[in-house]
Amino acid sequence: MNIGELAKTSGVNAKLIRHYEAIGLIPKASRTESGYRVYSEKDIQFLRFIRRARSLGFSMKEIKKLVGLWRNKSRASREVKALALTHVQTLEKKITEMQEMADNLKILARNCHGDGRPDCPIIKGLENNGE
Amino acid sequence: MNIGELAKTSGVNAKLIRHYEAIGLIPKASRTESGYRVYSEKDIQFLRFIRRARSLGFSMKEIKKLVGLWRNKSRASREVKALALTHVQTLEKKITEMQEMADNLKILARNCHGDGRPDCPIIKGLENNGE
DNA sequence: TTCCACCTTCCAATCATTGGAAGGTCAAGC
DNA sequence: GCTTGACCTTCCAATGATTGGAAGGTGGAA
Repeated sequence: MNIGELAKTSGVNAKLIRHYEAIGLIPKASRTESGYRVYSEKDIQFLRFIRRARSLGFSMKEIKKLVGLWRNKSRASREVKALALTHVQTLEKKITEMQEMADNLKILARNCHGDGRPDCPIIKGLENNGE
Repeated sequence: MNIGELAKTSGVNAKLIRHYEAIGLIPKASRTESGYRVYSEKDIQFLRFIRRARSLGFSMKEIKKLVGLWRNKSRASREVKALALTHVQTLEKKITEMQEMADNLKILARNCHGDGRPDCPIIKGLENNGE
């Protein structure tokens, strides 16, 4: 199978598959005589694994670890769980931060007339807020 | 005032102030004979405005618009509010996405023993999940 | 004059991806 | 056999916001 078909079946586009190869996340594909990359069913599985990890927000660095654990049949589930829960914490921290941003902004926006007048609590809020 | 003092008083580090100048977010500072950038009180205000906008999660592009509106004394508050509420939506969309990631991951993690055994629902969840 | 903290520019790295250019390959239709 | 078009290749660059470092000039105080 060529890279195009792998892209279609795995849901990871061809450009990105090449990139993953370049950064060493996936092994170098074997090639046809003319230089085309050749893939097998296993690669579909592999890229889907990566795609799903991405969709859970894991970084490439974390995904490399996950892939290592995935392939290591004698892994300790403890390690996987720790990685996952650390990531959950990271996510929740970001969520909290963004929620605070949204809340603060909504408070400012609520008091803004939102009409043709220049007077605007949002601008005022950005002008002076401590320090 | 030199860039270092501006950095301290505004809360935006010197490196970043130069960068903001380079991308045209702030005007080019005047210079001493020896080439040092010179700033005034107004610049403190300006950079604080930018810092606060950043802390609300606005992108540089949006901040450019906000700065334009800030300086335009005949702005319509409608425009500011629209910009703010669009940004709130962007934030809330991201929050929702990340919340889903965290929730999904927590579900997987909850069923994981997290001990020395290799068996792991998190890995399984990444292995097969539709498609 | 020496020392250190400060300033300057320029170039590169981060992170994960996407884009384009320039060119080679493959299979189908004529 | 030739052309067409879809596919493949590599390489380099941009995204967005910042941070890092190198290499060198400046300012003021001891």
